[in-house]
Formats: sequence, C-alpha cells, structure tokens
Amino acid sequence: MARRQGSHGDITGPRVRAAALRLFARHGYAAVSMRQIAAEVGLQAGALYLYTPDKQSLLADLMVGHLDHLLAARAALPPLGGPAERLDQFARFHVNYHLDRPEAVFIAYMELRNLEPANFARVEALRRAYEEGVAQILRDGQAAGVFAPCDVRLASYALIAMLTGVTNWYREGGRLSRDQVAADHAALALRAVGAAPLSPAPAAG
Amino acid sequence: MARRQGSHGDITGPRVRAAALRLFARHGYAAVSMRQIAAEVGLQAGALYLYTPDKQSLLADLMVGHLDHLLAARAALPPLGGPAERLDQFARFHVNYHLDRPEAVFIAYMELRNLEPANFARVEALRRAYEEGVAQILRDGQAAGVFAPCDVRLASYALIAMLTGVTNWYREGGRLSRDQVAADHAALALRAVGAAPLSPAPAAG
DNA sequence: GTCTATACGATGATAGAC
DNA sequence: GTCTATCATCGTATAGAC
Repeated sequence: MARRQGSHGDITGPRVRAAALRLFARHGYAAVSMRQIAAEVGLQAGALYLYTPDKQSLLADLMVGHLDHLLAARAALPPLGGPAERLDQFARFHVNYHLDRPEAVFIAYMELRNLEPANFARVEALRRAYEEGVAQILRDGQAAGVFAPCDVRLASYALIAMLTGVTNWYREGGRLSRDQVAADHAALALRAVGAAPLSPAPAAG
Repeated sequence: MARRQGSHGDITGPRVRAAALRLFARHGYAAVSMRQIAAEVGLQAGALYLYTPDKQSLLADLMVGHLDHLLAARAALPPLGGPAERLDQFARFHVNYHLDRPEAVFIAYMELRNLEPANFARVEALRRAYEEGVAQILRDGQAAGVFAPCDVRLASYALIAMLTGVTNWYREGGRLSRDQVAADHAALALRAVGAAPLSPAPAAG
C-alpha cells in the first residue's frame, strides 16, 4: 500500500460528498455543476477529480451509500415476534429515518433516472431488497391471519410510498411532532392491511 | 385581434408541448436542452421561441395545464352520497388518472423545485386545492362516524402519496390489470382510515 | 413560420505548474 | 493536494434572411 503523506483526502473526500448531497437534493443532479460543488467545499473545480472519477460516480456513491445505510439500520432493529408489531416497528422506523435524512432520501427517489445503467442496476437491487423486507412482513401476517388478504407486492409498494410521502410536507417545528407523525403513519399502515393499530388512535383534526 | 395567415402555430404549439412533456419526464427539466426539444418536433432551436417565451414557461404551462385538467376531471365525477363511497371513487379515479398520464404526473411531482417562485405559487395553489378535496371527504367521514379519527391533513397527504406511488412501478401488460390495481388501492385507502372496502377483497399473493 | 448564424457564458474534464 | 489555465462542447436565447 502506498503511504499518503500530508494528505487531506480523508477529510476533504467526505466534505465533497456532503456538499454534493446538499446541492443535488436542492437543485437536482443535472442542474448542479462541478464548479458549484467545488465552491461549496472551498476548492477549485479541477481538485474535485482527486476525490471522484466523475460527476456520475458522485451520484452513484451517494445513492448506494444511502441505501446500504438504510438496510443496515433496519437490520439493526430489535427483532419482534408478531407481524403487526413488526409492521408497526417498520413504519415508525421508516418515517423517522426518512425525516432524519431528507436530502439523501430525496436524491434516492428523484435521481434514479440520472444513473447510468450499471449504477441503476446496483441501486435497484438495494431498493428491491428493502421492499422485500416489507413484503415478508405482509406474507407472515397474512399466513397468521392477522392481515387481510391482498396482493403483497402491490401493498408493499403502496405502504412504502405512503410512508415516504411524509418527506414531501413535514417541516420540523410544525404543528405535529415527529413522534406523532410516525405513530399516525404506523396506524394508517396497520389499518390499511386490515390490522388494528397497536397504540390508541390520536384525536381527529 | 390580429389575423394570422398561413400559420402552423395551432398545430406546432401542441407538438412542442408534447415533446417537452415527454423529454422532461424522461430526463428531467434541467437535463433537457431546447435543442433536444426542437429536434424532437423537427424544428431548429430558434423556432421554439415562437411558441414559448422561454424554457421555464414551457415547464410551468405543462404543470398548470396538468393540474387544471386533473381538478376538472375530478369535479366531473358523478356525485356520491356517503364518505366511504366518495373515498372509494376518489381512489380509483386518482389511480386511473395517474396511470393514464404517467408523464404529466411525473413532471408535476418531480419538477416542483425547478419552478420559479411565481410559477411555484400557482402550482402549489392547485395542488392544495386537490388535497383539500380529499381532506373534505375525510372530515365528512369522521363526522359521520364511518372513518376512524386521525389527523385529516396528515391522512390526506398519506393517502395521496400512497395512491400516486402506483406510477413508480405499474407497467401496462404486467401481472396485475389496471382495474385490479385501482380496486386494491381503493381497498387499502378505505381500510387505512378505518372503513371496510366496498367490494370483496382480492386474493392474497 | 421557419431557417441559418451567432452571441456569450457555462459545462465536465484534463494538463501541468507549484 | 491544490491551483491556474485550457479544451471542446453545450447551454439559452436573439437577429435577420427568406
């Protein structure tokens, strides 16, 4: 291994990715220039190419990194027994995770079409693995008779879309607390598949 | 009124908008050039400016036009009495409408950040009016005691997000028919707010 | 109504000085 | 490791011929 002397790469690299994340989320991949990213970090445009082979790799790394982290975070949840408990747990996890990382989430959903085919395939595989986790909960719940029969794949997509939608409107410090929002979404998800919410329903509004 | 002689504007204008719709949906507003749009219609880049003042107006017109049409289509639905019937009708309408116009829908959801403030405000007002229609159904249902109490605005956003999510994965000619998909989503929506689906539940899958 | 030609700046990426 | 300078290309939009 070559020894790096006096390198700032270990710190500048992450700063480049963080700047790209912020700018891509705000303006879109296609609308952001390498010069803007460089300016955000305090570099010249040319220096960026020490940290990424090109703009496309920057996007792909952000998306793959996000999905890797998302899958790892879900895998680290405490194991629960019943399907209803697991769906409740998943819904709260998904909402909270997404509200914690609005920029990474936004990019992961909006910039798929800007991925080159090879990168798209990697990302799609990760997205599919995430969706499969929900599908498995639904299958188990139907087998146990606690969820209403319905097409599992359709329902998985629908639930994920519903839970992800929270990022479109939720603003920190608004009328609803984050826990309230997560709990409400968990209740909607459980009822949608025919199970009763685990905690008491919130007041109407 | 000035009289136009030998003008092709009446036919070329719509073709320009159609080409822009297709390209914006496929590659994103920022990634599409005026040259590409012109090539798609068979014009030179400069000639586009006979049909739109600039690229931004092209986007704004597409989005406002889409939302105007969406609101008009919903307003034209046959009036129904009960909240459950109205939510079922809305869910099927929303799914079918969105599956009919995937490109316009995609743009309306993805390109909001590329609208200049004045255009954004126009579009937001229309989106808000659409969401308010759902909120009213939920309020009526809660008042009638047929829907579970829950935050109406949160639930409206969640339901619309769920129903719109169908555009992310549904492909014509796939495993599920369009009517099946619309019916399943209507069932999920009704159950989510605590009401029983109106038609028999489909088989598990 | 459409064309060609063009203004003028920004783009992603590279080469080589320091 | 970062800079400056540069390349070839592309971007939106306009002017003026036909």
